[in-house]
Amino acid sequence: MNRPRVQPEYIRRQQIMDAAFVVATEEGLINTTIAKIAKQAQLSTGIVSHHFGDKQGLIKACMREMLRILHIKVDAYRSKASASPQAQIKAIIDANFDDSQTTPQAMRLWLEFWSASLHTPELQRLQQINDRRLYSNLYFYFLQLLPQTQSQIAATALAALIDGLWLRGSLGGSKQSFDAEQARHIAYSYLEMQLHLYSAVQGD
Amino acid sequence: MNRPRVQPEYIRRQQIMDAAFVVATEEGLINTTIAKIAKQAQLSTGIVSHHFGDKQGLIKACMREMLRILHIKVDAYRSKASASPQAQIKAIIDANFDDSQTTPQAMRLWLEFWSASLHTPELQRLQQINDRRLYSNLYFYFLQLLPQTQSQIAATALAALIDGLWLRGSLGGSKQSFDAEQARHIAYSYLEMQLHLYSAVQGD
Amino acid sequence: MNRPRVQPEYIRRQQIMDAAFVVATEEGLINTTIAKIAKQAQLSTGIVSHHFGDKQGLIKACMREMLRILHIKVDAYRSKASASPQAQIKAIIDANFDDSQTTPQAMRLWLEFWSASLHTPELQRLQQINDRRLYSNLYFYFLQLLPQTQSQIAATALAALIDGLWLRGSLGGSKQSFDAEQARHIAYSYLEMQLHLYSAVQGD
Amino acid sequence: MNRPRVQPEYIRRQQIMDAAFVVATEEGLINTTIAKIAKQAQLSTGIVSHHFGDKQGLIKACMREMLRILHIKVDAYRSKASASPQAQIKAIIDANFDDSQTTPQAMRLWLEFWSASLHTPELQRLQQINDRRLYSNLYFYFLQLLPQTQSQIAATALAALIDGLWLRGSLGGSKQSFDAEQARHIAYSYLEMQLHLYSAVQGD
DNA sequence: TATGAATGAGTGTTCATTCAT
DNA sequence: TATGAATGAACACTCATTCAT
Repeated sequence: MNRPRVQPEYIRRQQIMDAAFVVATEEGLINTTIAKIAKQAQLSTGIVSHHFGDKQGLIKACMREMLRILHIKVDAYRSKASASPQAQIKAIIDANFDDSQTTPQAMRLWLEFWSASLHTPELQRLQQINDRRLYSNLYFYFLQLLPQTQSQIAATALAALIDGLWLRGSLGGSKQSFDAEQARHIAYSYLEMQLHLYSAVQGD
Repeated sequence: MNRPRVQPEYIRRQQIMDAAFVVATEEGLINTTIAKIAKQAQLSTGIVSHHFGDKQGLIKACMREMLRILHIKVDAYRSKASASPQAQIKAIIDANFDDSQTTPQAMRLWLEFWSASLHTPELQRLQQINDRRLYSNLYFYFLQLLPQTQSQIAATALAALIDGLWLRGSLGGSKQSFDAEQARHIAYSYLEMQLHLYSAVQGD
Repeated sequence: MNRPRVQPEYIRRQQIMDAAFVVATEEGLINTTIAKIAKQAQLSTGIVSHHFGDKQGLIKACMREMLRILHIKVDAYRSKASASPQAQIKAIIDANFDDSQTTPQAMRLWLEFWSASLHTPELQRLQQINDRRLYSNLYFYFLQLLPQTQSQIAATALAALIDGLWLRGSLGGSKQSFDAEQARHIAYSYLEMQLHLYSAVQGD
Repeated sequence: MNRPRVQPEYIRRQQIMDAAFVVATEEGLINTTIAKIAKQAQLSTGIVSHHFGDKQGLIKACMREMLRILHIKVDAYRSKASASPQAQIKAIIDANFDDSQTTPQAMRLWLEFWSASLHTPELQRLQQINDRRLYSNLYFYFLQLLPQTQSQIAATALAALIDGLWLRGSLGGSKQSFDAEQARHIAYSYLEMQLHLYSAVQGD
C-alpha cells in the first residue's frame, strides 16, 4: 500500500506540476481537481498538501513556473539579438510568439491561468508583475528611439497588440492553429510604422 | 407568504439575469451560485431551472444579453457617424470604449464571461461569433481604403489592439481606472498610421 | 432519488437532533459524523447544512435543547414544591438527579457535550450560563436561611457536590448504574448539616 | 542534517510526552496531532510510533504520567502530615488543590485527558482506578472516625466535592483563576461538619 | 534508532438539481 | 407559475500510519 519512493523534493514538485499542467490543459483549470492531478501523476491525493500546502499553493507554483519559463525565453531571444533598441524590441516580440508559447496547449494553459487570476488576488499579483514587465521592457527601448510621450504610447500599444493578437488567436479554438507568423509580422509592422512616422516628422 | 405574483415570462427572465449580473460582478462568476442569484432576485432557488432549464442556460442567456447590448451600442455609434469608412471604423472604436463598456463593473463582467467561455463550448461559440463580427466589420471598411491583403492585416491588428488595450486595462485591478481616452487615441492613431502610410506609398 | 418530503421545519430539526443524540450517545461526540447522523435520521448528508448551517450549528442546537429540557425539569420540580427556601433547594437537587437526567444514556450525553465545550467557546458559553444559573438559584435561597458569606460558600459547595456526584457517577461506566437515591441523600444531608450547624450557633 | 543523537529510551519518551503536554495544553487534545507533537519535540513524525506504537499509546503514557505525578504529590502531603485520620484526610485535600494541580494549564490538561477518557475504554480504566483510589483513601480514614455507613457516605461526598469544586473551577475559563483557597476551605468544612455532627450525636 | 515522503480512508462542506406541494 | 426542502455526488483537506533509507 504505502510505498514511500525516495525522490528529491524538486523532482516530485516538478512531477506534480507537470501533472497539473496536463490536466489543466485537457480539462480546464476549473475542472482540475486534486484527485485528477494525483491520478495523472500516479501518486496519492495527499501528495499535493504534502508538497504545496494546499491546492492554491500548487496553482501558484504552476503559474510561477510558467512565468519563469517565459522570462527565460525572453532573455534567450534578447541575448541572441543585437544590442540595438529595434533588435531588442523584436526579440521581445519573437519570444512572445515563440513556438513554445503558441502551441494550442501552451495558449490554453496561459489563458486558464490568466483567467484564474481574475478571482485570485495572489495570482493576479503575479500576472500584473508580468504585464508591467512587458510594458517596461518595451518602454525602455522605445525611449532610445522616440520622445517620452510617444514612447509611452508606443509601449502601451505594442504590449496591447501582442496580448490582443495572442488572445484572439487563442479564442479561435484548438482546431484552428494560431498564425504566429502573421502575428509577428503585424507586431513588427507596428514597430516600423512608429519609427518611420517619427523619422518622417523629424526629417521635415 | 410570498403570493406568487404573475409576471410575464420576459420580465421574470430579465429580473433573474439582472440578479445574476449583480452577483457575478460582485463575487465573480465562479462564486455565483443559484442560491445567491435567487436571493438577489428575491425569488426561490427553483426559479432558475424553471425559466432557463439549468444554470448553464442562465449563463448563456446572460452572455447573449451582454453581446446584444454591445451590438446595439455599436449600431448606435455607427448610425450617428458619417458614412465614410474612416468614420465608421472610428465609430466601432468608440463603441468598444464607450463609458458603458469601460466601467470597472462592466469590464469585470466581460472578463468573467470571457473567462467562462474558455471551459464552455457553447459560450465559446458566442464569443467567437462576436470576435468575427468585430473583425468583419473592420475588414469591410478597410477594404474601401486599402488593398485586400493590407485590409486583412489592418483589421486583424486593429481588432487585436482594441481587445488587447481593453484586456490589459482590465487587469489593472479595480482601483486603477481604465484610461478610455488613451485607448481611443491609440486605436485612432493606428488607423491613421495605416492610411497615412498607404497614401504615402500611393503618392510616390 | 430526490424525495422532498414536506415536514414542518421544527419537526425536521427535532428529528435530526434526535438522530445526533442517538449517535453521540452510542459512539461519542468525537465519533459523531454528519454521515452517521444522516444515516440514523434516514436523510441525506446535505440535510444538516440545510437546517443548521453546519455541524457546529447542529451541535449547538443540541446542547441548547438539552439545557432547555433541564430547565423545564427544574421549573417543574420547583413549582410542585412548597415555597420555603429549603423545599426549593431540595427541588433543585431533585431535578438534577431526576430519572430523566440520570440514565446512563442521558449522563453519557451530558458528559459528551460538557467535554466538547472545552474546545468550543460557543458551547463553553452555554455551559457557563448553565453553571451560573445553578449557583445563583442555590445562592438565592440560601440567603433566606444563612448570612451572606455562608450562603456563598454553601451555594458553591452544594453546586460542586451536585456536579461532582453526577460526574463521578457517570465515570462508573455504563454497566454500573448511577445511584441517584444515594446522591440525593448526600446532597440533602449537606443542606441539613448547614442549616443545623447555623441554628446551633444561633442558639448559643 | 539532523544527525540522530543517541538518547536513552526513557529520555526520548519523556521528551515526547512533554511535547505532547505542551501541545495538548495549548491547542486541546482534540487538535493535538502527531505532526504538532513532533514539531514541538523537534523530532520527526515517525518517532511516536517508534517509541509508543501509535498515538493511542502515547496518550495512554501521558495520562499514566499525570496520574503518577498526582500520586507522588498525595504521598508527599500525607507523609508530611501527622498520622491522625483527620490530618491524613486534609493532606489528601491539600494535594488535590496543590498549586501544581490548580494552575490553568494543569487544569486544562486534566480536563482534556479526562474528556478523552470518555471515548477511550483504556483511558477510562485508568481514570476509574484513580477515582477509586481517592474514594478508598478517604474511606479508609473516615472509618477510623465514623461508623461504616456514614464513612461510605462521607467518603463519597468528599470525593464528589473535591472533583466538583475542581470541575466547576476549571469551567470558569482561563481568565478567571481557580480559587484554591476557597476550595480547600469548603472541603475542610465538610470534614469538620461531619465529625462535629457525629460527636454531637455521640455526646447525647 | 531515526527520518520524513507517501499513503488513502475519512471528514465537513458546497451546490446544481429535483419535485411534491 | 413558483416554492424551497431534500438530495447526493463532488470537492479540498486532514492526519495517523507505514516503511525504504
